[in-house]
Formats: sequence, structure tokens, C-alpha cells
Amino acid sequence: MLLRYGFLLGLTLSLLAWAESALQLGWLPAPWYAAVLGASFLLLGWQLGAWAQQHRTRHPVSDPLSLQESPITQNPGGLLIEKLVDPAAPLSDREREVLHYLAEGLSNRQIGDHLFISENTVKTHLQNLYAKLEVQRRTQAVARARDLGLIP
Amino acid sequence: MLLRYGFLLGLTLSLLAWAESALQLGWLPAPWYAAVLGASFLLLGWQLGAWAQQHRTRHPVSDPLSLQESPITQNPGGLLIEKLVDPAAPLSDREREVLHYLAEGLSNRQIGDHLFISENTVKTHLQNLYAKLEVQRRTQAVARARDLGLIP
DNA sequence: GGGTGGCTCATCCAAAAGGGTGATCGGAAA
DNA sequence: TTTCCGATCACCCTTTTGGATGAGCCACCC
Repeated sequence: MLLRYGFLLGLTLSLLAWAESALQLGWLPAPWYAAVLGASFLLLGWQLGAWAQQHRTRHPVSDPLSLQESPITQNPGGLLIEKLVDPAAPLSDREREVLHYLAEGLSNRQIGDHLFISENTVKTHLQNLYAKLEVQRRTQAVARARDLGLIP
Repeated sequence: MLLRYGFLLGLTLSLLAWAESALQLGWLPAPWYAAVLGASFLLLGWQLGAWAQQHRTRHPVSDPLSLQESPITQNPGGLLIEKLVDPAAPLSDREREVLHYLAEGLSNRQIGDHLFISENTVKTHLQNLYAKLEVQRRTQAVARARDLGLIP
């Protein structure tokens, strides 16, 4: 989002600079320059207003959207870490069971009750599951699993 | 809201008109006129941008999700309760949008960013959504909505 | 012009979920 | 036999989510 606004801001300023020099060189008649000037300021104000509106009362702590933070995907060398949980690895039996109940909307405690394991263990399975599916949250995991055909 | 923007728009245009006449009358030096012009357009763009940003997804012309008029028509039991949120009520536009992003696994903050509303508002929509779907958690809501055909 | 409903936002508090680490155990693989 | 992996569980801490409530604004309808 910031990128978008930054890009548009830069575009506007570039347009402004171009119009300035074009006027100097005589390429651009003065009325046209005025029009470009007005349009640029209009666009600039637009972006600023939109940005301000969006950040009016929001905590600007974390970055806006961009799901798929690519949690493990970099690792260009590929040899360094690689050990913890391989995203390409198939799900284990337990993980598939947990995923099944996950998709039905059960809480961790309920999943544990169904599988006769503790809630902590469910959380561990979920963490491995998230790593394999390359997601961060349970709803994401459900969506991803559905995309992958892991869930009917 | 419209009043506010209308007022500011009028103010800006008045300022513009005043600067125009002031220039004509020689009250205002040309550089000052240019400055006022730029500032006016900036303000104008600001307001327009803010307005557009706020109404960007406010009332989408086409429904993003399939309209399901009264998906939960049954109200087993009484008709007399009719509390704050009626479970039998159909989902509002906003609730359907939130549900859509919910099913994609976005966090409340991300949903808010996509819809250009605050995280708190997302939470409010979600609470109403939960009441209508008669669930307690987001994963449950997704599962229930899928059962009801609200989500492909 | 007064309700109504939708949308917005805020605050406070509690519960759930997520992330990290470390540990044990049993079976399968090297 | 040793190593590895899946499964199990615990602890800590942070973040997210849920629940309740109050409020303002606006469009629409009666």
C-alpha cells in the first residue's frame, strides 16, 4: 500500500518536474503548463487524502495487506537451514486428522478431545501443518488445504 | 459525510474564485495566485481522494458474493425473541464481504485493510455475522457458510 | 421528523490461537 | 546400534480473536 502511494507520489512529482522543464524549453504553452500543474496537485491531493483517510484512526504499526509473507520461501542458497519442516513434505496422518477437524471449525481443545490428545499437542501439530502449508493462521490453512484438494 | 465534503468542496471553489478575481483586480501578485491555485487543487484533490477512498467499497454496485436472501429461514422455536441480531436475518453487503475475506484466511486487520475500514469495525461485522450464522468462531463461520452455500 | 437498519469506530476484558523452545518415547531407517 | 522422525506434552510469551457495550452518522421509509 505504501508502495502504491509512494509510486503515485513519485509519478506525480515526475510529471510536475517534466512540465516545469517543458515550460522552460518552450515545448509547453503556459496554459497547458497551468493545467498540468493543477492536475498534478489534484492527483497529489487525491493520493494524500486517500492515504490520510485510510490511516485516519488505524494503528500504522504493521504493514497492511500482503498475505503470503513468504515465511520460509526465501532461502536462496537452500542448504543452510532446510531442516525444521519441509513445506513440500506430505502431511502426516495426525496432521490430516487435525486438519479435518480444523476445517469443521473446532477449537484446539475440541480437536484434542476428539483425538484424545492434549491441546498442546494439537498446537504442535498445527504448527507443523502451518509450516507445510506455508500459512500462518487456521483459516488460511483451511483455505489453502481446500485449494490443494486436501479437503473436499 | 456528504455534507462535510460538499462544504469543503464549496469552500475550495470559493477560494479559487476569490483568487481569480483578486488576481484580476491586481490585489494578488501572480506568484501568490499560483500558490493559492496549487493549494486549492491540493485541497480539492485531498477531499476527493478521501471521499473516494471512503466510498470505494462502501456500496459495491455488483454483489461480490451470491445473494442468498434469508439463508437461514428457519427459526426453530419462537418468533417472540427477536433479539438484537436475528439469526434468520439475511447477511448484509458488508457482512458478505467480510465473510468472503474471512474464508480466504485473512486476519481482521487484513480484512479491514482490504475493505478500508478499521479492525474494530471488522470485529463488529464479524460479531453480527457469528450471530446470524449461530457460531462462535471464524473457522466455524466459514464451515457453516459453506454448508449454507454462501461460499463457493 | 421520527424510527429503523446498516455502517462505522471505540473501549475494556477475556479467551483462543500462534510462536518458540525443550523434552520424552517408540518405531523405522541408516 | 545409532539416527531420525512422528507423536506426545509442557512452559513461556505475544498476538489475535471474541464478547459486550456504547456511540455517531447516514440513508431510507413511514
